[in-house]
Amino acid sequence: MPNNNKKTQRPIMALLDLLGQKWVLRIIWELRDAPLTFRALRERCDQISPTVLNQRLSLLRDAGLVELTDDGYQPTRPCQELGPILMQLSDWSKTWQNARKD
Amino acid sequence: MPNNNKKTQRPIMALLDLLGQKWVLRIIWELRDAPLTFRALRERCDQISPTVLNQRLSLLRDAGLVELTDDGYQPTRPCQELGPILMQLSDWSKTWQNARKD
DNA sequence: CTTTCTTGCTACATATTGTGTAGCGCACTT
DNA sequence: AAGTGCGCTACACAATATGTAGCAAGAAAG
Repeated sequence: MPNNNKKTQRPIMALLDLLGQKWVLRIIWELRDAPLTFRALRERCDQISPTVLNQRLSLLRDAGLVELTDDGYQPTRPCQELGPILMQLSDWSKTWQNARKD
Repeated sequence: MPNNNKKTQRPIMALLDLLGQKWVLRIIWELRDAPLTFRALRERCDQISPTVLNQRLSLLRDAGLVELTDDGYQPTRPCQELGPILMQLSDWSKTWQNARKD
């Protein structure tokens, strides 16, 4: 799903490529609070197929955003810094949805 | 590509669904500075196929995030508020990529 | 009026990606 | 030895994206 463009070299492009893949944002979001096992994570993500879940987790691990510990999958330190940004997205989404209703 | 879950009702889920689709984040990103015509936008997005581009633009228009004006496609007011958040993402991505090199 | 641009966008065959179900191999517990 | 939960794989099927060609409409120029 990622495109293999020259621009992908640029950090923001690499990030947009990564986050733009189906389920990636959702997975990061679901891991925001507590570590989750593979199976628990599946349930949180509407029973996403294990094939894709594993594919995405591999990507995220390679990207250094997620790691598998004894407690389950959890975001790494850098990924946790992404948290506040996602919360802003969440806040923004609320006003966006309200505006939509008009 | 969006999942049709009950949770999708929640604003953040709707947003993650939307942004998690291929090209959506990229399109918003490319429109951040100036309006772009359909064709110009295509070029910026690595010659994305017009089929998908149109599909995504329709989604974004329905979502009230993008509109087509005489100057081309451009983000709506609410979408512009998304800009700063994306810039934070961009900043974060730089330190992330630096950390990755170790 | 007609030719020539450029616009947004569609058609469609092909390739890529995701889905859903079943189940394997491993480490524990009982 | 039998059961449980784990991460994860296999694979047939369905959904989605790609890439190329080109249409219809509008503006500009001859």
